Amino acid sequence: MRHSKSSNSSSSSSTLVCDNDDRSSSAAALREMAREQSLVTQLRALVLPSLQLAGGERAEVVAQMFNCILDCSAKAIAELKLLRLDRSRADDAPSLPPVVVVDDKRRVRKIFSGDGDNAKPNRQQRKRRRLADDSVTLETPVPHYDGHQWRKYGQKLINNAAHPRSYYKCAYKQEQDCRATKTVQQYQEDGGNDAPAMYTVVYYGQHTCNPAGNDTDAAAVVKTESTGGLSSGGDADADELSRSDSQCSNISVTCTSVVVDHHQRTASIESNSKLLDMAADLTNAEVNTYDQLYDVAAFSPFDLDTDWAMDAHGHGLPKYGDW
DNA sequence: TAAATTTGACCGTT
DNA sequence: AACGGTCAAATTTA
Repeated sequence: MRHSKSSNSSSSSSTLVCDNDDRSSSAAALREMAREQSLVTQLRALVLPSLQLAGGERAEVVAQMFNCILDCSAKAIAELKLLRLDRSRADDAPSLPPVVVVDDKRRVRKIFSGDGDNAKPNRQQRKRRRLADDSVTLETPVPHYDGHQWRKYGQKLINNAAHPRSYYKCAYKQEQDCRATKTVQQYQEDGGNDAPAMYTVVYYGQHTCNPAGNDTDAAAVVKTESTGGLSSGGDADADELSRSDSQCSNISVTCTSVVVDHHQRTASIESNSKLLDMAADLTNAEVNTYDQLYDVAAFSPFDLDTDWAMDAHGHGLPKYGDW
């Protein structure tokens, strides 16, 4: 705890109060931003399938905007976390547990050097763990609609949890050594329309995959990565947007790191300005169309006739290779 | 039949 | 020893 050097005890006391206020404020900010992420993710799941049905480039523009919104808030969360961490260190006190985005400290493991581990059997090398800070937690009723392709590789029953935790890795892990992973765990029962089943999704690592570089199905993969699973008009502008925005979409909610580097920031800014330009081209008629589509989506969010599969627990899962 | 998922075993950390 | 993350063989699915 940081104390004022003042000899006045009341002054010192007020400094302490001020620090606590700062902490509670940042904690409240983190909570609100996490809530914002959850709401935007839900909104995306509502809107995008309808826009996909309408077809065309607009769906892609909207998808990119959703990605950038989520990207912005995820980065803000990361900055707040760093700020809180810095304060904790400056206070020379044990780190406070994160208020909203909670990293599982069990995940803190050594980083294998590679050569040094050759002496060990392969079986032991597999236990590479992610850095605790390199994660983003999201609470959402739509844990699988995040714009990336994942492959389930495990499921575990977790102590004191009513539902198992599922483990997913990036579908491009083998092809491109993308090490992004995520876990999905239901924490709230489905209570009907007012209280849908809620899931905690924890994303680890950043997507290093470049789907455009995949020889087998490059075009389809570009759509998936850049639109969150939507089909696209496929014209030149959209493709260019996908490429220029690859950084932005790749570091969207699905893979935002606590460490926000300048390169990613710059890429997001550039893609954002381009998106704004494209959005500005929309006519009023098109905007009205959006309103109608949104109205439809708002009343039938999960009955949309899209290519969704259900996993063992009834979660909506995009069919692999089909979006 | 290829690809995706499931599931039990293994293994590192606490 | 318990726990949880990952692997990989077995099974299921399209």
